[in-house]
Amino acid sequence: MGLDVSYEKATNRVCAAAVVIELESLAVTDMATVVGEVTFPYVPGLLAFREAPILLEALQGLTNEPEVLVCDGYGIAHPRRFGLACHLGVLTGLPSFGVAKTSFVADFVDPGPRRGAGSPLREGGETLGRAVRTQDGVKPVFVSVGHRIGLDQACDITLKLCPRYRIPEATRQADIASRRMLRTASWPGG
DNA sequence: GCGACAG
DNA sequence: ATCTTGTCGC
Repeated sequence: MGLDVSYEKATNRVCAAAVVIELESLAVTDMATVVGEVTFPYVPGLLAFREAPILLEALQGLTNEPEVLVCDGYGIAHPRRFGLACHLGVLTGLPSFGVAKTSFVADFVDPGPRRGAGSPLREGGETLGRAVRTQDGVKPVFVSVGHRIGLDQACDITLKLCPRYRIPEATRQADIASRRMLRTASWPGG
């Protein structure tokens, strides 16, 4: 399942979406959104304090508990080795990992140019995750484990969720859902 | 001190 | 994150 948050700067409102995707068919089987207000500023390294609370609220709205959380951001590839995906995993007890669009804590050599290629995300002597090419010729995404899951499996799931786009279908659908909800929520009478 | 900096 | 049209490419 994928989680994402969208913001509306003008109104200080925020919308979190939780979308459950069936891994085999990539069909959306459940979804929940929550609209709220910004309560914490964006500070690199402290994203969880800004997004985790409302994301947990969105998770409460689901009919069934998902099997694994795909988060928009880092797991352990984080300055303190505890990014958003770690917070959400521990707080829910569910397996989780993060898929970020950029990297700022680790070094990596560019993976091969084709879909499926990957290279370790490292800092010092430790491997914190993997840069994964999810589509031919597009920039890689940065996968790191959050809770109760291994890096190989996290990357496996990531690739299965990317048959066509760079961003995993789970977080991509959550992004679409949260944006749409923010729009319709500001529409007169909704 | 300087630059970089998930979303 | 968000502000934003057309445009290049498969």
